[in-house]
Amino acid sequence: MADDAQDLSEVRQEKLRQIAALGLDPWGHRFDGATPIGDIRKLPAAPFDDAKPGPKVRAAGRVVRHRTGGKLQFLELWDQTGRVQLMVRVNKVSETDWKVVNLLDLGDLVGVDGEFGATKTGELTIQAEKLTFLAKSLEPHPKDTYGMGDLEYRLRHRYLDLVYTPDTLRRAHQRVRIVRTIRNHLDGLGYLEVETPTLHAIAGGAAARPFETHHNALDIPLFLRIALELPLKRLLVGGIEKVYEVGRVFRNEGISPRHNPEFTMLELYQAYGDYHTMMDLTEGLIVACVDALGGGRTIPYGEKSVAFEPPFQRAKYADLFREHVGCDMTDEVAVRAAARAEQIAADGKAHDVLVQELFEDLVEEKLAGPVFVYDYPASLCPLTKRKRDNPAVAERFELYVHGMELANAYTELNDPVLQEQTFRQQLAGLPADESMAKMDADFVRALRHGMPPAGGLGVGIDRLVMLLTNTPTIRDVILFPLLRPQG
RNA sequence: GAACCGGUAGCUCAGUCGGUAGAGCAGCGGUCUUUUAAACCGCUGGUCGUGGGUUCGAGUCCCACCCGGUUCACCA
Repeated sequence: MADDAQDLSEVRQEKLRQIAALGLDPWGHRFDGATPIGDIRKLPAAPFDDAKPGPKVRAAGRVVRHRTGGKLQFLELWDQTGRVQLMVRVNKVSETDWKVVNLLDLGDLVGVDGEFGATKTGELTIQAEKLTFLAKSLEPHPKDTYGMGDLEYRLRHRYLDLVYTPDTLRRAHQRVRIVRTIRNHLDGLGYLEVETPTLHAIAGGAAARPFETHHNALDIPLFLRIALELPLKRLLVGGIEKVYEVGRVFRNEGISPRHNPEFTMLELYQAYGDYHTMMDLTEGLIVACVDALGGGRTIPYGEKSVAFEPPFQRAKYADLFREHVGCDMTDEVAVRAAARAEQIAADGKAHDVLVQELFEDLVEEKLAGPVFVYDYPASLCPLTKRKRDNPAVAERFELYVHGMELANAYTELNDPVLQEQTFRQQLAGLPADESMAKMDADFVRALRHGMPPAGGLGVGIDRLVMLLTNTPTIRDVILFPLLRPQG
């Protein structure tokens, strides 16, 4: 296997030597003025006719097919905007260029100057007049249209995947379009984009285990952030009334089709708003993203589809619970019985934890959505303001689509005394590094200086992109998902 | 972290009951000036994930480990 790979790359190494022997640089140089292949293909293409030459074009890209043969050869040239056929005829190019054509391997990068037109069969084609060798590929590429079947192979060779799997490049573009739409939308609403630290002394704002590192000069442990929340709320205290960040967060947890250890979150905060403000904003934001992709508001997702047509459905957590679990979420005896029926271990668990587990097991999967689920059990939400008429309920919503949580928002807790208290309560039950509420005295101090009442929103960008681009695994909306390193 | 499924040529894959390791494409050598996954003739290419074990004989059976996938668990 290693021998064979060596054989194939040795053949390429030998061709490299032959290219060099022709006086050409196998690693190429600056090549200006190429037109994207996608643009070339839009030019009028008449059948080749020496009496009426077509437009002269220059293109650059990767050789992805090569139909060899006698004195006429066809190649296909790929760039990120498309593919075009090259036709090379022995009497239309220099002797050197003809030798080069016969040395080309799949994967080599070349520039071409020639005449654009159509062959007898109507295939859009550049008839080469001059070739410029730009770079050698020393490794064999997968045979175009065959290769790239194996997910691990695609992930470990993403640079090939981008070339040979059109969806991979398409999704990369769609992801950028979504993120750009989010920024434009929020900028248009007067939000200020900021960048806050990735290295935290206390990894707060979410329930997750952090990655740990160490700062040498200060000789202190530091954690990669697991959320953007706490620094952004400090900015609310500082008078930045509308603020957002799109940033990478890191959670030292398992990997799955929906989880990568580093992923991208949008968090935003708006002073003097609340969770209803956030609901309206979320709806507008997501519809803007859907519209930006230009595929209509009903989007396929696997076998299903989702209609992102506002207004989205809104449903109370307690009502959904009653509907799907069959009892009142405040009825401790009934909840315990329901948990037992679902084979959820109830021992030692707080009532609200059982409620949430039942909700996850029995309700979430039924939420085709998009649906805003609102008013959560308060003890699950240590950073959220309670309802003014019912302290057992927190002003929080999550947006669900096909059982997936797309967004999470709440009316921010700005009472420093209550905040300190909920931090301490959460700490009691869970290991410190897993608690949602790690005691962050500096954050409490910030609140003590007065944070305006506010609404806040978090959106998992990767999952949003998955849903909007019909991608079943997070690995394909992240260009380089984490894999165990391989020699 | 657990269970299950998978790993065979550069790529995609077959390999029956344990009996000489296969195909297509790629590659190499030919023929060919309008091909379209070009075609045709010939050839090369393998530590069957790794290491042990059983056996006269292991890609195939057993054990351990490595890598990936899926489902759990945790979460977004």
